[in-house]
Amino acid sequence: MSDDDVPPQKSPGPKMPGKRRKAQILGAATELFAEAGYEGTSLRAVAEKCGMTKAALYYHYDDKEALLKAVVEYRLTRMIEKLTDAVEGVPQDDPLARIRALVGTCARHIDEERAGWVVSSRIFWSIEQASDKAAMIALRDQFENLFRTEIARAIQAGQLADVDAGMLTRMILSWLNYLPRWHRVDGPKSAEEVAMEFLGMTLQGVEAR
Amino acid sequence: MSDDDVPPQKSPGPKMPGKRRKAQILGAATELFAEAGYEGTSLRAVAEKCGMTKAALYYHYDDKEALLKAVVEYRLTRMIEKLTDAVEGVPQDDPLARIRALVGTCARHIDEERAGWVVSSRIFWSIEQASDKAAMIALRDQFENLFRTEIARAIQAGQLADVDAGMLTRMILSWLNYLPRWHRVDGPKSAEEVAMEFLGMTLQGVEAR
DNA sequence: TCGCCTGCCTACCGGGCGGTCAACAAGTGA
DNA sequence: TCACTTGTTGACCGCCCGGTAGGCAGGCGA
Repeated sequence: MSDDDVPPQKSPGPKMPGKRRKAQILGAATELFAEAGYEGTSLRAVAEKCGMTKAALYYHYDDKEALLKAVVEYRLTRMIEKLTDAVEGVPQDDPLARIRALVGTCARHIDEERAGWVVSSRIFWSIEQASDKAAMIALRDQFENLFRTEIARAIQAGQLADVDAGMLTRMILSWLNYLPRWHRVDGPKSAEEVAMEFLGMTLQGVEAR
Repeated sequence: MSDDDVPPQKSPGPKMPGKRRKAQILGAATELFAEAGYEGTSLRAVAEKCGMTKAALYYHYDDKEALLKAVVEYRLTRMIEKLTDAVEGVPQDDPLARIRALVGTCARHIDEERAGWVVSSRIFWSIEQASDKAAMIALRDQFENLFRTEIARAIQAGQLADVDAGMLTRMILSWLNYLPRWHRVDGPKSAEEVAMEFLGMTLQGVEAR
């Protein structure tokens, strides 16, 4: 019999600075949620992807739902930041150019953070009874309003026809949000190129004249 | 809606004709899958909604995945049937009218069988490793091709501008599939009205001229 | 040196999951 | 009457889930 006071672990835990750990967990959860869905992902799988134990997860996040909430809020916040930055560099008196900047930036961001965006955009209608839904809905509305205000401004300035701003916003956001469903990264066109092509068709119309 | 009658029988099962039972299970599963997702729905819940035991489910369907497959295939098949019927009544030399018929019918069907369509359209990218994916993909392609062929024909006939038929198809299907995410049944416009409005904007363009 | 906080581990819990099985009630046909 | 088919039940299985308890290693400040 071997001497054993306690099972002598070698050096199992890398012991990360904490902030990095939290970000690592967030990234792993994002990818797994995007692949298999929220219910289809186990916390054990998240932990394993991070090279740690499930119990350690609970040191950083309260529970599974808090993890989901963190994923969604992080991605939405980053998206809003990027869009705000993109639109700031374009003069206010050219709303059409601002819309182009929004659409292009949004498509690029969706493409770059595909997994995160897939999770975020799926959450709003799949988890109806989320406890802290209000915060997420507020972020989503903020995101949508970035588009809506520019579109409304373009209509008022006479650069767009007199259509329903809400309807046009929803149509544009529809094909933006739907992009990651069918667009392949190794395809002939980048997500941004596709989005700009869609925007061109939407602006000029496809009917022969 | 799905329950026909609850016979006042006591402990033993109602014992339905079989075909009806299968349809009842399909309906219950469709609604639950749409509400909570595939992984988030338990077979016990499906059984309870049908007023039977989980074990009895296995008499009608091999396993949970077979149930999901049945839901998707049933809804997709019905959609294809409806679209085929709708397009048959419109003369071939008016591809624009045929496109209008497709879009309107599709929107109406999505609205009427919202739960089923939500499940179906979510499946293609959430369940990557489905065993019998081929059959479902074939159905989806058949569905998409109904639109693509009419659009291509309209371009060839000179009724639509010389755009990429595949791109335009994807754009139209994007906002059609995205409809149930935000459209509310008690809203001011029906799903079909919204879709026709979107189609109008897409055809004529929204840019001021 | 001592005590404390951070970050992580092992071990465990109750419960719900998908799925199986033997049995049985009721209808049907010979 | 009896055998067979159809649809169903309750009891049960093993697994894995989200979540918890308690302890321990190491860095850090006093």
